[in-house]
Amino acid sequence: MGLTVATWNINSVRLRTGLVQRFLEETRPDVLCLQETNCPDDQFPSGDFRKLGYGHIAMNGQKGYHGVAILSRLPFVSQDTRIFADKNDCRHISVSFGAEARAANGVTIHNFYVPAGGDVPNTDVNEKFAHKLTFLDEMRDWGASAKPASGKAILVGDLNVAPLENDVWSHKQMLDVVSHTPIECEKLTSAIDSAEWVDAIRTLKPEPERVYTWWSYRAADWEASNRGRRLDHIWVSKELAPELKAIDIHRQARSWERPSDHVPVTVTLG
DNA sequence: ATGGTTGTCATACAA
Repeated sequence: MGLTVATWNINSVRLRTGLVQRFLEETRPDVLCLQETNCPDDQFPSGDFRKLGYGHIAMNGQKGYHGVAILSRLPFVSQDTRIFADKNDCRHISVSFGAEARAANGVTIHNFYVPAGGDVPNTDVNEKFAHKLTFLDEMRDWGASAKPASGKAILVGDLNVAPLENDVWSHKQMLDVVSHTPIECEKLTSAIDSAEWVDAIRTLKPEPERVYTWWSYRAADWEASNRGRRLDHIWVSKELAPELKAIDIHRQARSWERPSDHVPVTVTLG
């Protein structure tokens, strides 16, 4: 079938338009899903991506923060956005492909940006953590309806949870840190299981291999300390799981000039 | 135990 889909939290698409262009030119994925575009739709730098062959663009952005977008070389026949946890802060967009998209025919791609959840993992004192947990519960309840008639669905994005022990640099030291608390890990796992998603990254890079997609800006030397987390995910429906061929974590992008704190991840199907 | 960085927007808030 031959389909490549990438996901990348870009942390401002306007500030890092050049980095997105570099990634598109070097990797040429069929589809790139962006999160944290931090950009209203009418200011999205569409032209810079169109001229590289990504002429099909769906976006759901807002002023200042959050926001998601999908850049595609293949035409899609429909697009949609959905509100989770009663807050319309631009955290989801999806596109569906038809016969004209050939390899992607019948595929629906969902692009998510799950709330980070604030600093304190306690719903009594931190409304953002409560919001994150509600968001994850709603993802779980919605998941079964995410697939088109073909059964071919892909869910990607910055899910802001590193659910497995080897998704973080120190499981023990991270148990009380938002993104790796037991309740978040359970809720993410439950969202996977309830809709029978397949965790594509861990299918091809099983534990105990350590896999990270994010490194904090706060480290003096992110590469030397290597205190990363696997916050970005690619899930595929069980109908697509037999097509899984490769996962690429584009770790080198963390060393590019003025980088995002997340790196792109690409899945190859077919 | 603490503070460490970045982006947006306007000097605080989200990550």
